[in-house]
Amino acid sequence: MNNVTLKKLAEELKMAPSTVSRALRDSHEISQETKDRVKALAAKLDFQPNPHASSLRKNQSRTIAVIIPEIQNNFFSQVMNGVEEVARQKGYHVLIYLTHEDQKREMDILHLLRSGRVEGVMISVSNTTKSFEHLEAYRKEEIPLIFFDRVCESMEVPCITTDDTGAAFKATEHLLKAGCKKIAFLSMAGNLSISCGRKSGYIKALTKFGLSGNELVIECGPDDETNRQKIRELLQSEQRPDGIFAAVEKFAVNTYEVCKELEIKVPQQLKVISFSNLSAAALFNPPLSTIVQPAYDIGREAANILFKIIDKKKLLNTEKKVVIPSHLVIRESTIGKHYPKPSVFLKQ
Amino acid sequence: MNNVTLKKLAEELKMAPSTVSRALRDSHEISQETKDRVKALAAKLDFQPNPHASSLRKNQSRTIAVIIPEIQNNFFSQVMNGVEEVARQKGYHVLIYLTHEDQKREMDILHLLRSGRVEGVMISVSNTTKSFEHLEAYRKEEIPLIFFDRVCESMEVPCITTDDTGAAFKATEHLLKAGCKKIAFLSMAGNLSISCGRKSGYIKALTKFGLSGNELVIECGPDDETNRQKIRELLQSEQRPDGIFAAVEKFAVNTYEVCKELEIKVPQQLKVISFSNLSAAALFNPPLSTIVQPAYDIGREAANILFKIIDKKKLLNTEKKVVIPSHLVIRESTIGKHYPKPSVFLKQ
DNA sequence: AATATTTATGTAAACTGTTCCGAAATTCAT
DNA sequence: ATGAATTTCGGAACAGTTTACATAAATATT
Repeated sequence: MNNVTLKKLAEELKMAPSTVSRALRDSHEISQETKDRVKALAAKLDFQPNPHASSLRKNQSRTIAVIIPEIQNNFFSQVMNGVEEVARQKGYHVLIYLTHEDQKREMDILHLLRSGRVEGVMISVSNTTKSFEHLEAYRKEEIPLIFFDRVCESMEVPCITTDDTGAAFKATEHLLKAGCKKIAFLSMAGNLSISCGRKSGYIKALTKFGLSGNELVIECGPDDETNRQKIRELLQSEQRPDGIFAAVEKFAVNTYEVCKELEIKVPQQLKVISFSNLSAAALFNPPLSTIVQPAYDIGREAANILFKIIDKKKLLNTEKKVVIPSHLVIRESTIGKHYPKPSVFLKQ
Repeated sequence: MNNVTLKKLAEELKMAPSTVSRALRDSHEISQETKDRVKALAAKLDFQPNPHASSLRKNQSRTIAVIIPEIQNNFFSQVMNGVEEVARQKGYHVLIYLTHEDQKREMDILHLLRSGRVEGVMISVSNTTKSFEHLEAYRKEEIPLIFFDRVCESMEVPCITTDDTGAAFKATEHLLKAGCKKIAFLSMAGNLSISCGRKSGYIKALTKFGLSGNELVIECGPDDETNRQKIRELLQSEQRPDGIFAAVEKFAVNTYEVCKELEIKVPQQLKVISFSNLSAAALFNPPLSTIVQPAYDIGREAANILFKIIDKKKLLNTEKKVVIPSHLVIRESTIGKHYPKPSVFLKQ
């Protein structure tokens, strides 16, 4: 630990600590000569102000927290990338916390953060989160809070999301136009807005194509084998679908695994599309059509808005609920009669 | 911000702050009755001790930092997962910093951390890092430091790695046994131990099979298009290889992209193997043979050792240089005459 | 020249929890 | 009962930085 403190600097320079403090921060009320002397010695001794003392005094930690369900997920790691970038430019530090989709952990983490350790929190709530008291309680602490992707709409808190409903609608519509008659939706458990949004986009599209009542929703979860079992049953049942729309990447992977196992041909016998930020989706067999979320931008935008709140700037109305569009990347897994073969090399 | 402080508690209870402090930490020199009264009120008012005051006085922040080149990478995100898990159990917080493979950023970050903000640092050094003065300087601060995966061997610092040389040897040997005569190695730039280790494993295997002098090393980097261009040239050249060994996942993806573009058949015309922690590698076309690194375990182990140092426990000699083996997962991308067809469903 | 203003620096308090030292109060041993 | 030891708690210093206020000197104003 660097143990040269401001006081020692002051002693060495025969000045008051306040003078040193001000000189280092280029206060106008310090003469250039003094500033130069102070800075020279500070540089020489590699003085680093103690962040805890500073945080205590100023009541600001220059730190934010990001709470996400998991990090082994391209979406969330891209978000982290965006957040870190913005925070770094701002001179802020980023604490990372993982809930592993567990409400209890989420509550514990939020509780930990109710003490001035961070100046703001960005959270994508766990899908097992049923009640929002812990979030409400946190908001009452008046520490800036932002939701991204997995939001809690009932709360008066800025949200950065993508257009889940619209994107799901487009994905389903795409499957229908490709010739699917019976589409299963692999849904994420929980009652999050994101789950509901995607499901409702799916249902809307079915309705538009006169297939209302034909919904086929399978709830999948964190365990791969359980998911595979459910998908296996689905694909071996009487009501075997000819299209699958996976709400998250993981379920599409499970679907591919089962298809391989059961030797079901994609897209001939089954078309598959999924929300996914996996860049390698283009290399799958067959290349997987995806709805790509603007994860990096969501991270950046969320961080920018969080810092605006931290800096007590007034938010524009458009910044309270930000929706950044996702886009469809069509690849072979959904190629059908109405679509031509895509060019051989489709980026992303 | 929760503004109930220890002093206010003390005032309310008509006690001295010191008594309250001790009662909350279950000091033996406080009567049970007093402890109960203090804790009851603390719970009622949801008192959270100010972490900065505590850190300042005790000179410990209960925070560690993880510095990695990037987070959009399965290896590093799995490492983070392991680290977070251990830290959480220890009651520590985790700061994350990304260098984006840039030595300057790495230096800046390390400089930031020379001030007691964290109690320890775990780093996987950037591949553009040529000099290690910033790391040496940091070590001199006597803040616990740990290297993982991308280490700097010349320094007297604990390292947690995988057996890069051995794993690369096995991968190359596997290609050779599968019938490859000319194997190209897509190397990561820089002079890191990890690059050298993998390259030397590759060369060792060639030598063992009487192919010394036939090395074909292509340096790849962060830019996809540049990499594809290099691979394209390689695969269209006179000395076109029949096997490619990618030092990192990204380069294997680039290779697949070029193969698709040039309509080169894997594994018939070209066998491909890569270091990779991508679980979806099994779904590639064709399924990609990989060397899977024990990323989660590396993260856990590195964190455990870091905490041992923080707690000033003596390290065993075996804990100073920990090597956790990687394992080969053979899939269709390297199937050749000496290998049978793998079972249809290979996990991972 | 006398007062007002500006400039440059020092003094001391504040931020909040921890801890050293000492003082009652209680218990124990003799 | 007396002294010693133990238990329980308070007082005050302390960690390092920032800042409101004060002070002194220098400059400006009338």
